[in-house]
Amino acid sequence: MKQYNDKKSIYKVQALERALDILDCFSFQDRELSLTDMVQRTGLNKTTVKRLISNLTTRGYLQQEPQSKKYQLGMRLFELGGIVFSSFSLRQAASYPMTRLQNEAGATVLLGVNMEDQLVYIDKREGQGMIRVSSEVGWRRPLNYGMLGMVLMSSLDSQDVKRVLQQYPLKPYTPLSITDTDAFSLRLEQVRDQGYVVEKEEAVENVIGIAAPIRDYSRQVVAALGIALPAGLRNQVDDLDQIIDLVKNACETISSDLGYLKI
Amino acid sequence: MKQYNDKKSIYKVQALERALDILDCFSFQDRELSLTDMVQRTGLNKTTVKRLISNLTTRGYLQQEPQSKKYQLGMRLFELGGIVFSSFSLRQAASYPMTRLQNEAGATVLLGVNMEDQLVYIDKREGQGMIRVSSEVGWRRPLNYGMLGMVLMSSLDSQDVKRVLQQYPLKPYTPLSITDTDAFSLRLEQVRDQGYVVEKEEAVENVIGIAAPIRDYSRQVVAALGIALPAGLRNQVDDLDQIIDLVKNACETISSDLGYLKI
DNA sequence: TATAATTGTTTCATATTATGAAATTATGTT
DNA sequence: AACATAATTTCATAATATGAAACAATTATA
Repeated sequence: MKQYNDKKSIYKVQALERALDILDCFSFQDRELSLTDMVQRTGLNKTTVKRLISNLTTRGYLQQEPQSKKYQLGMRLFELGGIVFSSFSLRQAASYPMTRLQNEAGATVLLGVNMEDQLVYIDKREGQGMIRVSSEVGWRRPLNYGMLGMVLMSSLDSQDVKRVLQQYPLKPYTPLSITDTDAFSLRLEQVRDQGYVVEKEEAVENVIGIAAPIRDYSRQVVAALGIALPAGLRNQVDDLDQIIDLVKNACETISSDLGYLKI
Repeated sequence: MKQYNDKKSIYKVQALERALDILDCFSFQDRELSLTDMVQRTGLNKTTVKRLISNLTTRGYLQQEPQSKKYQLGMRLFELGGIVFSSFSLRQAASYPMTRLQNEAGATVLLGVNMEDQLVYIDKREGQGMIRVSSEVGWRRPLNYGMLGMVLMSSLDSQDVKRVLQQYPLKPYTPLSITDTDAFSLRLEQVRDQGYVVEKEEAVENVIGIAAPIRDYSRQVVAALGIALPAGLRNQVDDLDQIIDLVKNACETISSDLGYLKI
């Protein structure tokens, strides 16, 4: 059993520490434990263990096999673990496909996620002669901003969309920006249906954006990846459809790396 | 935020409930939260939240971004989530390959895992005219028993092997059973090297067993899958090597379904 | 650069809350 | 049926979580 005494902070909450000690009893080898198993392993009082595991069970951190009365780790831990997994693997999974996309399309590549109803840039690739994005990695924007915003919002249900638009009203970033709520919602529907977005000078003048969603094993949209092209000329690739395919392919590669299954 | 009040048990540990309330603040959308974020969302006192998250952080359930001082869910949740994932996905992932293996080889198929140093049968496929396994799903055996036991033990390190053999000494189940500890350890090494085991009447007379390990994304051996053939005649397939390939393929299919990457 | 405002950290007296011994009930074994 | 083992519940007590307030650090604003 692991020792955490080295890193100890001055703050201790006995009850919590003990609950975590109980969770620590479980492992790949020990997937099922009875009450007395846990009493023996932790050295705690029977009643204490019973009280803590009852609590952990009602909260989904443990679950009980009704027949054997034994306990195993619960679905809530799977859910929380999934969140951790998706965040630390996303950037890694996206790294190479982003660089490749930058080279193939010869344009700036952006990766963003939805954090607390805001668009947050996670990573980017920009090169000489390419469009410079005003936002640095880590910066936040309204969730309705630009190509990444539209992709991320297209996965929300209508009440969430409504809430976001109330908190961050649509702004005319450029003359071509959509500012009407209904029109915007219609656009989101379109994006959801076709699986990508082509945004022409709606966020930044003279810039066209093409973006698509990235999903993980849970099939949820966890990020949006897009590229920013100069509105006038095209760089290496002339056909817009070809670039759309490049973006979609990159997103599919990353998604499948995150455990997303196409069928 | 979810409500757990419906399922409430008479047992409550305030400190633990509050700590779990804090973890509940995090989601796919909200991956990074500051102390005050959590104070606002939970409605708890600042000091209380601070104390609880310090505790959760030292135990790896949260981690802090040093620059922003914001918190995110920690690696321990990923580990625990992985355990849950592996247990509820194993049986599902194994289901079809087991049925297929039963048909192709025309023999009884067994799936087992290591639980608390014991071999536990998770699932099986047996048909008419096939060998009947005396053990039902859920039954336990010493970890050194038969083909599945050997595969599972071959992934343990030498001190774990020693401990298991001390607790469950080798028994002469048949005249051909290995009862010498050193000979057994040598056998395990062999199994580990070749990636499968062929066991001839060592557990049950007139039964040959062929088994191989199943691994998951963490590369750990999480289960063993094997088939039991009559020692005398062979059914549909005559060549032993051919059956070995069938077993190995089934294990590889399941492993890759669990996220195991060959390279 | 000074000042205000926000956010994070620490202290400590107090009462709330977790605690565990023991009794009770349930379940499994001989 | 009698025994043994495991799970659940009760309750008086003391140990422990608590939160107000003071302090420190960081960030925003003038």
